[in-house]
Amino acid sequence: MAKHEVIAFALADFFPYRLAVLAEHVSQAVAQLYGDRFQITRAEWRVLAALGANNGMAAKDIAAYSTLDKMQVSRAVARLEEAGLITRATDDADRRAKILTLTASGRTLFQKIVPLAQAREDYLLEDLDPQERAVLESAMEKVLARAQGLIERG
Amino acid sequence: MAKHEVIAFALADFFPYRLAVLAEHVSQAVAQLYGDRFQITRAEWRVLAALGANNGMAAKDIAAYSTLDKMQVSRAVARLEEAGLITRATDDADRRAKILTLTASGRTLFQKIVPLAQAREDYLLEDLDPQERAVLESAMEKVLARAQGLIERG
DNA sequence: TGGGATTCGTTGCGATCGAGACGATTTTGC
DNA sequence: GCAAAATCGTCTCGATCGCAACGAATCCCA
Repeated sequence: MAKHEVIAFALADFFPYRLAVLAEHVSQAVAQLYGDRFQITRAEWRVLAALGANNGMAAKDIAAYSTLDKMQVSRAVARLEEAGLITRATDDADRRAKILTLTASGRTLFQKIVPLAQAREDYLLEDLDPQERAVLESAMEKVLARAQGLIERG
Repeated sequence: MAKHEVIAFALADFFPYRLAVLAEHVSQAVAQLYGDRFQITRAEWRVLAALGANNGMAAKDIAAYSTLDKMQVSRAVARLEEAGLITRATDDADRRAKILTLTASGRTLFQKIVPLAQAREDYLLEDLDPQERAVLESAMEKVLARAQGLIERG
């Protein structure tokens, strides 16, 4: 029986939807820091973070480090250079590549943002005890691995 | 001492970054279903899901239900109507509003997508045991509440 | 009841974005 | 060595997006 079951589907209970909404809100909450106060975009923030951790990377390494594609990196880099926060120099070892380096003011900006970002991260996670954080972290890794598998296999 | 501490900041350990990457990949994995096979965007899928759960909603209620803003709904609705999947009718009780209804083929499409989406959701979560799922769910709610608070308060 | 404020949904415009083509360079394979 | 293929980063072009303004309808309240 029940040949024509009513399909029950609640968007509010659908994990991918909930995850997208959560990520969007968290992203917006963090973007207030660097967006409202320093007029930089999310991609630019990621490039700053990449160079802050490892100054002198090539654009393609920044893309890998930051999960941005080469186009996003290229455009973010153009804006950051325009703003005087980074400099671009041709790599002598591979003259297709451009080595990117934080300027003094780029480094200063990065060092201003980092503690704010970390404070916001701490605040967001404040309701979770260590065990919950550990489960959340491992769950995110597991789901990510599955999602990547799906994307690769089509 | 340590007046000039070296700032250590790893993007890969930054929760908002990891969440954004995860959500992006999960979203892409699910969008393969309705995107590649039925040429539907994420906003359009959400509108379908809203009407699938509650046919005959006004556009503004769809926005609330689906966490889309009115413009995204308006544009998604225009495309879905163009594709013959929904119809638009002025609400007699409030002639500013438009009542949106799935057509037969809209409902058919929705009923085709739902099991595929649920299967993909199940697959994504397959590595998590019930306890992990419960912690993940509650953690997502707690973090979302904090993020919304930050956004409201600026 | 009437006039200003608000809400609903759409649209115009400028900014932004992604896919693909491109020049320049390097790597690969024979 | 050298031609073909691959890689790096940029650019172009059409599509998409968000902001703000808008017309129409309704609500508010004096």
